[in-house]
Amino acid sequence: MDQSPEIDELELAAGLGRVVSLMRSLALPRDRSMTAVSTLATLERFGPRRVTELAVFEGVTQPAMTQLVSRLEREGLAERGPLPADGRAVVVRVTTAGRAELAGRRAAQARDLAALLAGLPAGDREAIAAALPALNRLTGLTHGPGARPPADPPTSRSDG
Amino acid sequence: MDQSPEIDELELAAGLGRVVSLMRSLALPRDRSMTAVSTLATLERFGPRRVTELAVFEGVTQPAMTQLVSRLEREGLAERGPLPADGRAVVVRVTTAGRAELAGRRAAQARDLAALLAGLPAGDREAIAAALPALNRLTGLTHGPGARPPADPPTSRSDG
DNA sequence: TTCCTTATATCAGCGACTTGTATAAGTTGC
DNA sequence: GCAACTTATACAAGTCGCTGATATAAGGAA
Repeated sequence: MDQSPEIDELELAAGLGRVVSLMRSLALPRDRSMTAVSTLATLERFGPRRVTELAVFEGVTQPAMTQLVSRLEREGLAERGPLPADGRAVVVRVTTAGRAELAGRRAAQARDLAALLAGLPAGDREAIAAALPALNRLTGLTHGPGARPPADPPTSRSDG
Repeated sequence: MDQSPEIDELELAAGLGRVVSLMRSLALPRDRSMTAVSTLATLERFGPRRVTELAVFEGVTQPAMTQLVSRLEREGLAERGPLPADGRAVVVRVTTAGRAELAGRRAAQARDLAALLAGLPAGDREAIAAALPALNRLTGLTHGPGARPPADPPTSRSDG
């Protein structure tokens, strides 16, 4: 059956907006800025990136990202490294501590989410679980056509 | 009874975290604070609320919410009104202009989302569409057990 | 080298949040 | 009906993270 005209983007935008509010209320990143958490997650997911790329992707200015990276570095959550191919640039990487921070944060959110999910009918949980891979692909798309890895320096990826 | 192995909350937390990043990058609310947008959406969805309730729900302090409501009121997006049942309290309502602001913001996000969704396989779009009602119920749960409407003043709800 | 572009860092300023406190209204006890 | 306490919102001072403008350093072209 050809159900709906596929999808109502307006409703999706509203729904995802509420998801944002929900995630904000869980594991409140009041101790750490939203952009900081998001940037760490981006680095974890997509690997080392340059400052400017991070700034564009996170929707902040380059000075803001420089400042943020300095903060993250000071706290040991990320680190700067040189980019052999370009002496002007630096690559930012998430550290082990940074990954641990992300993991801990997600664990806290997961606990709260589990409690909420328990209040949903099984069918809803299944629908959410079924949509998760699709959502991951959706969120991955923003990197696809507009940004490619900056020639990751530590990995021995002999690609050309 | 073992909980449902149905869903991996950790993975869900990570996935929803990426959704947050995505929505942040779309329709960047750089002109208006995240909390402002979220608060307007909350008012639109759940109706008039008191300042303190809004503060708790949005995860900010009460003074911050007072400040925010003043800002919203100054820009005509929300308005304060008295609460007949309690002279100390005020109820905050979203105005027509506030709803328009939300609608416009969602329309912009919807446009971007549509472009992204076009890059997904049809099955992914269907999965997301199918999960949307479940996500809406999930995000609605946070209001359920902890907060009830503060006796909405303008509506003629002959409550019982 | 000289000029231009690119990438990051620094500086000044502002906006949105925090804690602490003040004012006003409701509630209880006598 | 007044005193004391609680509750709800508003105000004040301070901090943090952002923006815009600008400086410094490195790569590329002539």
